[in-house]
Amino acid sequence: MSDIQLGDNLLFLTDEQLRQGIEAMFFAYRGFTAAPDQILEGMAYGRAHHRALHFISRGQGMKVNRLLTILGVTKQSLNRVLRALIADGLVESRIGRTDKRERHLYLTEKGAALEARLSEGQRKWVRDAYRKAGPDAVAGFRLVLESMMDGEMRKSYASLRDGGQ
Amino acid sequence: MSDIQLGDNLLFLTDEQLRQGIEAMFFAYRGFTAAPDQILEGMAYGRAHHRALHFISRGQGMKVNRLLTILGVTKQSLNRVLRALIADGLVESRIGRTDKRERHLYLTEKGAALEARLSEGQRKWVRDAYRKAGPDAVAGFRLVLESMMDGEMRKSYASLRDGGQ
DNA sequence: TTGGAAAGTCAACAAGCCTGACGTATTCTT
DNA sequence: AAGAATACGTCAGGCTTGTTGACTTTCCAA
Repeated sequence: MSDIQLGDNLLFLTDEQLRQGIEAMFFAYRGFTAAPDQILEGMAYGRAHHRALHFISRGQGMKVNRLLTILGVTKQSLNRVLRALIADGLVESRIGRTDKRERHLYLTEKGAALEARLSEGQRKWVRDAYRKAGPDAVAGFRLVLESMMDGEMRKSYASLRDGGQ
Repeated sequence: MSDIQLGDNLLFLTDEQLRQGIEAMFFAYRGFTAAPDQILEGMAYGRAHHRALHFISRGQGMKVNRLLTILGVTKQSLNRVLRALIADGLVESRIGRTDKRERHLYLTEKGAALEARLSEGQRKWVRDAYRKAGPDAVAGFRLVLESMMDGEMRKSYASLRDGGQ
C-alpha cells in the first residue's frame, strides 16, 4: 500500500505507524484486563461477570435489555452470567413496576463490594498510566477512543456518562 | 474513594473520569476487533489465527518461543492455531540452521495475502479514527497506550518496532 | 382477544484459553 | 560420554464465554 498518507491536517500515517497503533492497542488491552482477572481467578467468576457488575453498577436499575445492548452479547450468554450473580446474591433482579415484563438490575451490598474491589484495581491501573503520560496525552487518548466508537457504541457510552436509563 | 486527585501536573482524575476511560477502552476494543472478525467469519479461522498471522508477518523467521511470549498464551493453545495455519499452507515452519531444535515461522504467499487483507481493514479503521481525532490526539493516544504496558509487553512492543528477533 | 414484545430457559455446540503429562530431537554442561 | 536443559510438539481433559435454535411464560396494546 501507500507509504505515506497525508490527511486533512498533514497527519502522517504510514502503514508502519498504524501497525504500531494496532499493536499498542493489543498489548495495552491485555494489561487493562489483567488486574481484575487476577482478582477474579480462584473465584467462580470471570471477565464476563466483571463486565456485568461494572455496568449494573453504573446504571442501577438498568433493564436487562439495555445491559444486553451495552455488552453486545446474546441474552443466552448474559443469562448464564446473570443467573450466577443473582444466585450468589450479588445482583438483584426486580420486576418492573410500570411494565412487569421488565427486570431491573441492582447490585446488592455484596455485589457492590466486589464491584468496588475490581473497579479500584482497574482505576488505579488506569490512573498510573494517565499520570505517566500526562494530561495532554490523556485528552488525546480519550478523543481517539471516542473516534473509534461507532454510532451504537457512542450512544451507550454517552448514556452511561449522562446517567441515562 | 477520593473525588479529586491532583497529580504532579494538576492532572484531574476523578473516579468518574477514570471510569469513562475504562469504558471507552472497552467499547473501542470491540470496534478494533470487529473488522478482522467479520472477514474471518465463515473462514475456519478466528481472532487467534489473525494474531498469529499478524505477528509472524511483523517478524518473518520468528521463533515459536518468541511468538509465544508476544501472544502471552500457552504453547498448547498456540499449537492448535499454528498447526491449522501450517496445514493450510499459510505459514511455513523451517528448522533452524544453527540450532535445529528451533522452528522459524514464515508466511507463505497465501498467508501473506490473508494477512494483508485483514491488516488493511484494520488499518483503515484505525486511520479513520486517527483522522477524526487529529494528530495531537494520536500522539497522546500512543503515549497513554505505551504507558499502559508493563516491562515485558513494552519489550515485545519495542522489539517489533525495531525489527528485533 | 389476539399478536407480538420482553424475558427466561434448555440444549447443543465451538473457539480459545488453560493445566498436566509425556515424547522427541537437539544442544549444552560437566 | 552421560545427563541436564532447551525447544518444540502432542494427547487428554477442563473451563469460560460466546453462538444458534427452539420453546415457554408473561404481559401490553391494538
